[in-house]
Amino acid sequence: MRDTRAELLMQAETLVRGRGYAGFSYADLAAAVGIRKASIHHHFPTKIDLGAALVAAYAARYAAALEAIRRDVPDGPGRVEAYGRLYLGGVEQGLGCLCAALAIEGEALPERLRRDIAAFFADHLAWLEAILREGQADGSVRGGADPAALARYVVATLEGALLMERLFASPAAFRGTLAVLVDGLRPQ
Amino acid sequence: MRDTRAELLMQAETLVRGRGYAGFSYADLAAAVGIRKASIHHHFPTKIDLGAALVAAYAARYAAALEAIRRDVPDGPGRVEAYGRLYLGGVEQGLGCLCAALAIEGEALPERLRRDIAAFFADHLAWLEAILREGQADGSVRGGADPAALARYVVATLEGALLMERLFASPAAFRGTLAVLVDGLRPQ
DNA sequence: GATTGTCTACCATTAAGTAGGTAGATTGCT
DNA sequence: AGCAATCTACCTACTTAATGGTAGACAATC
Repeated sequence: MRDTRAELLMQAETLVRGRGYAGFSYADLAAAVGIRKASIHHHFPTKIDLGAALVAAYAARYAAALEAIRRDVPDGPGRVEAYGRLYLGGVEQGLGCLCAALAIEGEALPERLRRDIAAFFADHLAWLEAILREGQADGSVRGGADPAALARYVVATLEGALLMERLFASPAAFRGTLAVLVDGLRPQ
Repeated sequence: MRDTRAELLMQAETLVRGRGYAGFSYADLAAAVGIRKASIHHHFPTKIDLGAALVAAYAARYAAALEAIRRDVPDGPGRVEAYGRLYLGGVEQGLGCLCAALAIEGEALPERLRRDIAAFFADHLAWLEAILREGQADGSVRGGADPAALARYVVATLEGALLMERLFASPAAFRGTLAVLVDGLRPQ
């Protein structure tokens, strides 16, 4: 027995991250999974339901990764670097961030999805703020700067680097930007 | 006589930056301009033609702004800050970057548009690299770092900040990220 | 008189979503 | 254990609306 729902989520994520939310259709997804278009509606009645499930699964994966980083990496810069490497996979596979793909649609995006991706970013910001605050406390991160502002700056840099370096298909350049970012966080 | 072509470009830019390239249609544009759908095809035979014209106009506006900044602002950090303020308008108006909106579509984007937006980013990177190199030479920018890598990092940070802070409708947060970015470029 | 800009009216294709049905597994009841 | 009811997951066939794009007519203008 193959888990069709999981397969749908996986292929849909690849499609959205590769071409945007408005840029893929149930027909595309049906072809990718090898199922009929109508059968998708059995699992995800509307495209909005599918989008929301996509964001939920994506956010859950990230949440687990963030927890693992906090557990396994001791210092602030090391944690931010590990966080940045989560984005690197996207550059290597030619896939953007799911939530960036949705965020681009802006006003056209169903309210529910807009809320969900805002929560996604808010979660990352809260995690980073805590990480940076801890780093400042233990001296691994340069003091003086507001951790909340620093967190926004970190997410922005990585989201932007993923967006641009995917276009240029340049993981090396992404690594370079990550290095500049992390170096700037260390105490001088 | 109203310049319909210019009006089409203006409204189309707002639509693409607000909802993405796949997220707007000729019907939307026709309604926005107050013209019939078929008339748009007279000015821009295909959607790709329109997209290319959009990128060309957008790139030309940026090119003029970059030249003005180089002329009017003397030091490296000041120039980068002025560059960053070009993005701020987008956050304030709730509009993303045109080229980011196109870049998200990735593999689904017509090859021609992909080339055009790659050139857009390459132009900015070259300008910034020169600006940063000059800044290092005159001592206004911290030395040691590779200007090309630094340029990629600057564009990434601003593109990412525009993407995220538009979602949060927070020009203040964008300003905060810009401040962190520019401060990090100054010599310690 | 040719070109420019707009129109109405259309086309083929694709979009998301629905209706209704079928085969097979699971469940509850006697 | 036997059996009917239900549920799950899929199907074909369809609807309605929207998509990008075309054909050809009509005025105004150069």
